[in-house]
Formats: sequence, structure tokens, C-alpha cells
Amino acid sequence: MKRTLIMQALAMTEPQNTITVCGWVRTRRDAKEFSFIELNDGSCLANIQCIVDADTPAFAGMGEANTGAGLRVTGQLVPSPGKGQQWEIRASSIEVYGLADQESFPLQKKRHSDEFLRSIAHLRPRTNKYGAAFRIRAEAARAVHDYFYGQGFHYVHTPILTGSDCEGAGEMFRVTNLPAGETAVEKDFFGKAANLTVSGQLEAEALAMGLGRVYTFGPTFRAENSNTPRHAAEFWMIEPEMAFADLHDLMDLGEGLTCFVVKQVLERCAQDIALFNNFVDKGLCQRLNALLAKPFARVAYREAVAILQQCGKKFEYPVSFGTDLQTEHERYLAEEHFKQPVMVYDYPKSIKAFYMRMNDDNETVAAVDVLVPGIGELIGGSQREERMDVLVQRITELGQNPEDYWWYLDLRRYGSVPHAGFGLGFERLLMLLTGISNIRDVIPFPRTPGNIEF
RNA sequence: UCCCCGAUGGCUCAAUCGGCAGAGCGGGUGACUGUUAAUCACUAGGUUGGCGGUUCAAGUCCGUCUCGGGGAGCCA
Repeated sequence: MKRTLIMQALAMTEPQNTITVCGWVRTRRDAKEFSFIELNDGSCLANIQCIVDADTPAFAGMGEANTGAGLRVTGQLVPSPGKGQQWEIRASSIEVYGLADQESFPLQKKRHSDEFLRSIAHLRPRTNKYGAAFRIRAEAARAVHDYFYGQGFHYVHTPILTGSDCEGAGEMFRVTNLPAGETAVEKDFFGKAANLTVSGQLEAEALAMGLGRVYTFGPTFRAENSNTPRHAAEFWMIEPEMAFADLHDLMDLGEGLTCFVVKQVLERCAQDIALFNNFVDKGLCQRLNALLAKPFARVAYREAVAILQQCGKKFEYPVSFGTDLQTEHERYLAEEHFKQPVMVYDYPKSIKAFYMRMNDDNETVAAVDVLVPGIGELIGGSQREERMDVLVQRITELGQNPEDYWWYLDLRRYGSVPHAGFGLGFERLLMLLTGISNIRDVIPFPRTPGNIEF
């Protein structure tokens, strides 16, 4: 079935005697002697206008097709005499694949609220805004792979089903096929408790210890009862893990990745980005270009605390060394003090995970958070503790059993080397790229507490 | 999970002190037009989120549940 994508048709430099496009009707305007149809096939934001004369087979073929209907249109690509478009198709034949009942089809030509469109998540890809959002999502994913490929990273697949109950990154979803009422874990499929992954980090470290530079990019699950516009129970996380690297290499990587994706999406999704800049977030392009214009700020946690203490601003939560930075503090640093993305590093060991590398001061660990204006924490990462004795001590200090980490400790037992990695929430990156303020609107079918329709 | 605010026609919202449920858009019908979220006329469309309570009377007051929005916590 030969057809031309609307994206390609609109980019033609010469008229075409015969062209076939397929798509869904966005609007139909009827006159007595002819009809206008605007068709969209998802290949790009723009529609193509088709003219259907009343006395043609195309008009008969079109029938009652109206907003939402799926069509195949064949005709001539000609310069449009009307304003607003360069090309249009003078239809010679139309085949209707599927009609859309006008009384029940929920998408109007008018703007809908995001809340309503979320309730018809299966149909919202047919709107300008969500079509654009999901095209940008695809292009951003491609950019992530391009960047890592260019830096010598290997894409690895870490398990989604995990048996470890000691990852500590958050509440986990239990996976079981036991019949209702049966609770004996030994009788369960794996013979022990299984969960959906909350992070591929530990496995990625194992792979990095052989492949050197690796990254995961896949679904991640958190059973936290988080009700915010920035959290979802299922989200996609990018987790690079880099051997022979320290915290500063890691910060370079995080900054490099973020800027590369922003730049590539600006270049390849210009029309879709323009839609968000015009209708969703008037400052979007300016902010994205500002992000590319100069290096991210880098500040040690200790200095960040001093900045917050001396800024004269009243915070709900007081700041002192040893307390975690609250949202209000992160926002102040990124949005008011630095007014750009800022990397805060060397956090007190007391508020960070066991696997983060102890610094020489014996008080802080080599961890870094990347804070972005309007988004909050985009990246969280660390140089990993590669020294066996220190790692065992940290696990013990936190009241856990080193034996549970036997294979993770093996990585230190045999040929341990300095290494570092981070986790980047892909949806948060998309919020940054589009100006969309709710994470539920950058995932096609979002999973949040109490919501698993579709 | 906590605090605050919401839920009225398919959608977006009105409805004053507790007193006859309305509009715009969308839909249908017709007219008109190289139209551009077309335009004009007519028209249909409601168990006011669920359950319970107060009252002569509840969209409106009270309780509770569900969902949504803003903020917080947890984090990516």
C-alpha cells in the first residue's frame, strides 16, 4: 500500500500528478459544490488540506466522513490558492477506513482541558498537543541513544523482575502468581519474593565492570503513594554507569547528556516545540536556549547550605549541614540564586545511600543532584564506593546484612575500579523540553495511585 | 500519606440568602461561502460525581467515599 507521509507531502518542492496520503480528519468544511478536509497522519504537526469537488468519485467515496474518521485520499498535489498553506490535494478518490460517530466522538476542534484528555488517553494522541508531546518523546529517546553511542557507551538491559529486596530506592510492587489466599513465598514462582525493579543500578554496575561504559533506559516502578505532578508509579529512567570515572566525570556526563538532548530536540522537532512555546509555556524556547548558552553551575552542598543561610530569605524548613535540601531550597538555588541548572555535590553521608563513595573528609559522600529551574531534581547520582572495606562498613552501619549483597560485593572483590553513575527521570526531561507541568501528560498512559485505566 | 480547593448537559463554565437548573462551544437539521477553531438560523440534550443525613424545600448546608487541581513529604 503505497502512500506518502503528510510530512513528506508538505515538504514537496514541485506539484505531483498523483499522490496518496492517509490520515484522520481533523476538520471538514462543507460548501455546496465542494468540501475542505484537513487530514493529519501523525507524521508531523501540520495537516494537509484536501479539496473534494461535489461531482467527483472522491466526494461519493468520502460519504459522511467527518472529524475523527480515518481516510485514504488520492489526488493531485497542487499549490493552494488559499492562505495558510502552500500545498493542497485536489482529491480524485477517497476511501473511508473508519467513520467516527459525531454524536459520541469526544474530541472537538476546540481546545480541551488536560484533565479531560487524560480521561480519554487512548484518543489524545490525535490532538495537536499530545501528538507533539509524543513525537518529542520519541525524538528525545533517540537523542539519548545518539549521545551515549557517541560517547562509547553500550546500551544494556537490566531485569525488570528482581529478587533483591535491598535496593532501598523506594517502595516496590510485589510480583506474584500465587493463588488468592496463598502467602508462602517458597511456593511462589521464583521461590522467593519478587518485585518490579526500582532501579537497574546494581546490575548496571556489574555490566560496567566488564563493558566499561553502559547505560540502561527502561521502565522503573515505585509503589510510593506520591500524589504530585512530578511523580508516577511507572516511569522511564536513564541510568548510565561509567568505569574509571569520578564524580566530576559524572557531572560532565549529566550536563553533556542534558544539553545534547535539548539541542537535538530543538533542531529536529522545531514545529512541535513551537507549539509548546506558543500555547503551553511562553518562555520555553528562551529557557531552553539559555540552558545551552552557558555551563551548568556547580556548587558543593556545604556552599549551597551557606548560600541558603545567608540569602536572608525565610524558609519553612531551616537549613544546616546534615539536613536534606527541601523543595523550597532546591527551587531557591536553581530559580533565584543561580537562575540556571545547578549541580549540588558532596552531600553529608547521613542523608545518602550506602553505595555512594566516602570522601576524604569522612563526612560527605561523592553524590550529585542536578536541579533544574521549574523541574526540580532531574538527575541524582554518585561515584560508587569501590573500596571493599569501606563499602562493607557502610552497609553494616545502615543496619543491613552484607551477605545480601554478595554479588555486588564481588565486584569489589575482583578487580574493583573507580566508577560512577546516575539516574535521570526521562519524563522530567520531557517536562523540561515541553513546558508540560504534569508528568501524567508526558507519558502516553500514566500510572499513578488509583489510576491504571488503559 | 498530610494541608487547601474543586466535581452542574459530550466539553468549558454560570446559577446572589437554601426557593422554577442556564450560557458558550460541540452534536443534529437547514442556509451560505476558496474555506482556515468558517459564518448564520433553528433544534435536541440534565438522577447537579457516589452513598447517607438536615430541611416544607438541597446544585447550594453536614458526614463520608471516589476522582481531579495546587502545595508538602518520598524521590527520578
